[in-house]
Amino acid sequence: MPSHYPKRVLFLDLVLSLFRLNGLLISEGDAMTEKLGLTHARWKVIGAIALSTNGLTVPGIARVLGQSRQAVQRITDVMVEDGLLLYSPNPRHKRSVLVTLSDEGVTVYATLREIQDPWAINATDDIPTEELDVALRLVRRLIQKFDR
Amino acid sequence: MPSHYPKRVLFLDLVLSLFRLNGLLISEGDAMTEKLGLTHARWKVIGAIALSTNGLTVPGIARVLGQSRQAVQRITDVMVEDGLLLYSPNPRHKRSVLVTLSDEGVTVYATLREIQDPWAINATDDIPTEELDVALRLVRRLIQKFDR
DNA sequence: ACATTAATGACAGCATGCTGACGTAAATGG
DNA sequence: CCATTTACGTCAGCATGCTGTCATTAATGT
Repeated sequence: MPSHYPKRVLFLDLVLSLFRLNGLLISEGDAMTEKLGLTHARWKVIGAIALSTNGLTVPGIARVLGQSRQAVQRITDVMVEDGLLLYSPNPRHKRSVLVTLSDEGVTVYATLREIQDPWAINATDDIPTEELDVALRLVRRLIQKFDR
Repeated sequence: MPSHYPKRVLFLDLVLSLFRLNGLLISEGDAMTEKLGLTHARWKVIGAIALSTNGLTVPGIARVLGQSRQAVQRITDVMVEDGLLLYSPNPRHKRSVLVTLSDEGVTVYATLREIQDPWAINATDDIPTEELDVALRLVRRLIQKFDR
């Protein structure tokens, strides 16, 4: 029946559902990383760094995650204290250091992957690849539209 | 190229994109409601109440929004003080009152709709209804999977 | 090279969210 | 009908996010 609605209503319905799903995904992630002592703020940062190729600065992480650099700075400061991250010199910028995973951070990320991968496989059990593909492309289009 | 990835990677990519989109949608909503003096915590509550048919209690709003009842209680308390909401007796529960829109709340919601509807139409300009439909059904399936 | 603009780090203040705990009212099961 | 369990309001403490501000460094344009 959703397809009988006007597109506008369909979209607003989608937006509300996305809010709900966002919260549930964060809960899922928190549950997965509970034993690792991570919170969603932290595994998002670790994930962003792990996926980067040339290293990331604090403002760089903020841009990837769509958050303020201040919020990220606070998290990374604590994570460095906790031994998950390291600040290392940035050859391309004197003041803005690169944030990298410490040995412990690498270990934690590896453990996270061991939990996350089966979770992802299980979650998409009964969902065709084509649907995921359509959804991802749609989401990316919306991101592009709303990002500045 | 996303379709060449394994489903698992496709899904994780989708999840990360959803986090990003979630933040952007909240920014969009905040920008739309800025003149109305609303924040995302507030327009979510107003939207939930406006969409309900039989009235909602504080824990009821929390369940709809997927948040803790304490967080919702704090917001509704302030919104009642600010004249946006009213607490009215609940015929089905002596202690747990119903949260309703005040006259001002109704006006604010109407104004919000006047801004929101054109926004939704514009946002989906170049997106086929079928894709929205696929995405909505997918999101709902994921919600069902992760909710409890 | 210099002046201007942008980016960054640091700090403050505030809004929102969570969990935990407690007492009380409501719902449930025997 | 009573005992037990669940739901709710409330308060406290804490984590996370935002904006604003300011000084300093980096990047840019002329």
